[in-house]
Amino acid sequence: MSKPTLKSVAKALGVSTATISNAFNRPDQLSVALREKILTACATLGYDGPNKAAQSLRKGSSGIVAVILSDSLEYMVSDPVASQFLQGVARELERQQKHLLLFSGNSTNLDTITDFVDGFICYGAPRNLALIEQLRHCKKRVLTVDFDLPGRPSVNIDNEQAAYDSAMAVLKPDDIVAVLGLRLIDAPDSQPVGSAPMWDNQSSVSHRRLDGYQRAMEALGLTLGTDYLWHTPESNQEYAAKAAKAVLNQVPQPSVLLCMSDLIALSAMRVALQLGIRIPEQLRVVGFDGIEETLRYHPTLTSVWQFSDRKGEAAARAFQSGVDSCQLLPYELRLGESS
Amino acid sequence: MSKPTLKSVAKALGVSTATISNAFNRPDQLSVALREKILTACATLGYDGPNKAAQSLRKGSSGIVAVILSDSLEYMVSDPVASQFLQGVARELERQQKHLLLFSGNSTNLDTITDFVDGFICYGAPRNLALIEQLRHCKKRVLTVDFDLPGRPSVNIDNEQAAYDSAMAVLKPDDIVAVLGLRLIDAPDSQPVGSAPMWDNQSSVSHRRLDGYQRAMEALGLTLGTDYLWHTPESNQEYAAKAAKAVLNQVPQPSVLLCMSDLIALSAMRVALQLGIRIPEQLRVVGFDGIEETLRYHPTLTSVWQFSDRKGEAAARAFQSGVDSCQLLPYELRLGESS
DNA sequence: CTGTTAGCGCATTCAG
DNA sequence: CTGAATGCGCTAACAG
Repeated sequence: MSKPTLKSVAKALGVSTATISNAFNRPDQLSVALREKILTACATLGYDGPNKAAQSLRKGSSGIVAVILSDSLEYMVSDPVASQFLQGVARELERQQKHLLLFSGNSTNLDTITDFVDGFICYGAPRNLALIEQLRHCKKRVLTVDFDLPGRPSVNIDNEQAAYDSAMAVLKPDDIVAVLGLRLIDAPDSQPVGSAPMWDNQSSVSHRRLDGYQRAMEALGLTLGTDYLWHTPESNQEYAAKAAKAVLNQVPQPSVLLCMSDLIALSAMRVALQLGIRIPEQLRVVGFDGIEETLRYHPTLTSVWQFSDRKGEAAARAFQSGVDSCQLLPYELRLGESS
Repeated sequence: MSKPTLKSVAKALGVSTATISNAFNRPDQLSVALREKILTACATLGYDGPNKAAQSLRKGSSGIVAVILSDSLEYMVSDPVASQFLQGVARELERQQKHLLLFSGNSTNLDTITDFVDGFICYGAPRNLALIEQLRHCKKRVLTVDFDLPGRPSVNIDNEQAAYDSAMAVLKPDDIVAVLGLRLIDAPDSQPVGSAPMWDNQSSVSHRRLDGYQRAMEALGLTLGTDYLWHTPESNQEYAAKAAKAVLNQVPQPSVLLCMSDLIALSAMRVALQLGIRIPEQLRVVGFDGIEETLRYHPTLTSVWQFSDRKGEAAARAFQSGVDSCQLLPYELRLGESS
């Protein structure tokens, strides 16, 4: 026998299809006794409720929320900040009894899934720019995180202000400052930004952070020398180490490293210590993000904590709420031994 | 205007709905010229193909594959082995143009999504046992990884043999052996297994590994003392360190540590070095899994490499292929400085 | 409280 | 190559 359908059980029980439907979806539409009878009968028949696919076609909503990652799943899953975000989203979605569909940011076609999902939570601007265009015109609900799309709700922190705060907390009047940036230009390896054209200046959190660093430096009369601003294509150990090595071997040697992620900062500290540079005496280091690992490492890192798990929860909640506002989440500057 | 449907564009173009459908799904059913004309017309109309939800209802398949994680998403994304597996699955699914729905292993109801997906790839026995029961009777395709379900295809490595091999590679006749196990009993903290009842003896990879260790020890005439077999609830630093500390402070002190994951082994090595125990002179350590981090750490770890990313790819391929066999993937014993 | 009806958007016959 | 018809499984009106 094949799987029972609403119609087949209705016939088997001698009632109308609407009654079965109501038994599952609108308990107030029939007597408790009848409902009870129907439900137990369904259980023995092996019918466990209306077909969700048909339900979705009919109602126009499925209870599935797609999370679009900026990069490949590959990268995202290995990045502690993204993982934390995903955890938050998953936790809140579970609370809402919704499901999570992971969608890679370098996919090409949104419409392979739009019809299945209730909407999109978009974590960081997708690497594939065509996706952004599609998200713009998408009929479904779209919420962005860590970037903005005109007319769409979003969840962010104030990256510029946070970066400014963190820089102000460590900078001194005579500092030689270097910045280890993340995805500032379109280059596949670590390298000084130099005069390369900046990348999607508008939406990137990195550029907002750079703005903040620079505002702080201006406030103190400091300038960022050419070759003291480095680009890193990804937030990982290798790229960061390469950039850190280069920057720390320059003359004059930097006295402060402003890093656009904690992973970069940790890697830079390792390099510095290997080079015999003492932290914080000879070099102060600041990170960004706030990840657990910095608490286990010594010296502990001064950093902006942005609580990505809560950001994930907030995003999922805002998505669900239907509110169309752009909210700014709080962050926290935490001073560590590195400054 | 609302979103165009197959019917509405058919009317607009003055052809039948079947023709539009064929233009998208069965190119051989109409002339190239007409198809071309229809496709471009659709593009300008803003119709980007048949509604996937309706298509799924009609055809009974959606192109979405659910991956059921054994634990919460929370735990899974932070575990390098699980992450690697997920990466492999994602990579292969992307190749197949399929989508990935993440499903937590402690959810209760499979049927909230069965109707949406083409089936399930189940990574490790779900923590919630009710899910297993549902998977058993599920009409859709189910493929298990790292455990088996009667009548279902699976992807595994030979854990028993791999554990045996790794133990044989390091054990010497007069060794004092300790085992740092993973999820051997149902306890929320690290503790000696003692006489606690073993947990789901059948399906767990941990028990297969323990079997392998024990076979190797028997072969060498060694026995595993009470209190030298420890349970860890999760593969993480804290639980592992606690177990390692306890075990290494016992008298006589173990000369070999057989660890059921690389994360546990790394943590144990850190503890040992802190205690002033030299590796491998005073203590040899063996891990299991094969993760990148062990290559950066010194001493490098002797371990069984099981290439979880390839396992993920293999799982996704086997799922797609429709073959119902249970395949055993190769593993590789790699000797490091820890033995 | 219950049954009837009309779609949700589509794919597949089948006759032309 | 085309068009009409049927139903995938369900829900929301509406009438009783």
